[in-house]
Amino acid sequence: MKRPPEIAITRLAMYLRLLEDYAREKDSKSAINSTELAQLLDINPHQIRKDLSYFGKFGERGLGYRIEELKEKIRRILGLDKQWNLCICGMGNLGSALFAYRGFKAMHLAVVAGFDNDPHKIGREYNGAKIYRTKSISSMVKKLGIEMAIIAVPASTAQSIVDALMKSGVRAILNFAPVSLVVPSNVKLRNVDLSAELVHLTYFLSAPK
Amino acid sequence: MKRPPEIAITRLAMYLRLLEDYAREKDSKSAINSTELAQLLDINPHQIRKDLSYFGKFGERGLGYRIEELKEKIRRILGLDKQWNLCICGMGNLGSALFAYRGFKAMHLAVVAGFDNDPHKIGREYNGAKIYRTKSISSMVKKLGIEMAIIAVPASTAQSIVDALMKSGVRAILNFAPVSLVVPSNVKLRNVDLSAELVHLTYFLSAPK
DNA sequence: TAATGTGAATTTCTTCACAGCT
DNA sequence: AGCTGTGAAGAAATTCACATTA
Repeated sequence: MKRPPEIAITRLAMYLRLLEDYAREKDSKSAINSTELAQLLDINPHQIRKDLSYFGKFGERGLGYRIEELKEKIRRILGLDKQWNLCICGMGNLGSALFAYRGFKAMHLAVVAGFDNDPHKIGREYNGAKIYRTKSISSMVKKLGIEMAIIAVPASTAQSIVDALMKSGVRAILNFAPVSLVVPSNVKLRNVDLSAELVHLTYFLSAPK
Repeated sequence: MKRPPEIAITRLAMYLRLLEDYAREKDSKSAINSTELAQLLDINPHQIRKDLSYFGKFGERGLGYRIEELKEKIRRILGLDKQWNLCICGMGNLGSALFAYRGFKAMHLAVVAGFDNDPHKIGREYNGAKIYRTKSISSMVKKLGIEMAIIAVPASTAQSIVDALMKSGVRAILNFAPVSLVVPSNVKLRNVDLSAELVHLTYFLSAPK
């Protein structure tokens, strides 16, 4: 039972989502085995068992995994058994779209603030979350208990926003800005790089043959 | 000179972006070596050289890489030396944000159509690209020469949209819907999974110590 | 001299095979 | 009998070390 590879976390999130969909729609059997699960996800059953084994024993030999129990356990592993407060920095097209995104609640994430410098946007409210001026990041992070942030500002200002968040104690960042950000080693940074994803497609399409 | 790992393509996209930024802002030296480049990206210089070596020899010993030349060569490797036509399926918050995103042009990607079923949205136009009804995917893909598609519809309808795109000859898909899609093996599918990314953060934050 | 390009070593991740439970 | 959990094998990716070339 060694340290899980980072990518196993991504797969656990996939397993959880599948189990939730599966439990919702089926004339639900209450258990599922790794082979079935693997077929639904188009991966290898050994991968699933190995991924789970990093965190303990969740199945029953001869039967498989009890769905409700497995969901619960994966949620706990992933830290989805409590609510997290989130802010979105940058209220451009993407930031605004995320601000209005209804899918956070299902993950127990609460968007509690947005930040921007545009006076037309400041003060606007959505679902109980307000947009504040960028200067107030530090005070609002503390006041609202913000633990995670999404960066949706232009590349040129992203690092300064991140620095402000770090100073305020935020330790987890999801970055959409097309730039390599620097964070201390005790902070988790994940990048979503739209242009890199699209480049995979152009690379594939232009490959010989 | 073996087959490059998939993730090397992501890194090539990073190298290219950095070189573009670097060339733009600097009192530009005309060459850069792998050590400098690596420092700017916070990675290992061997990684850069290895990634490039999958595609040929681009540097000069004793000097490093000529920036303009390297940019040009990476662009060609990645298929960014021609224009690609792109459509966006689903004009919700995210799809609309992408539809209005100005960053595509820098990558030689042209958003030439959007698709949605909402009568209020159909016919709207942005930067020369119109929104069409979902039913017309097949005809518009052919008419406009669409080669790549972004999926920004709800999970429940994503597969049927993908099926329509496949029938129309689209062979590259970037999927934002939180669902595992099935495509033929000659089609490239990349997934951007917002919830999986956020889960990495909650996992990290809730990890003991 | 300086920095690339690349086999080899190392590390990480995936897949396998089967012992061990239920 | 059936399926998990896991050590071991295998594959893949990263890092190293150095011969090589300008």
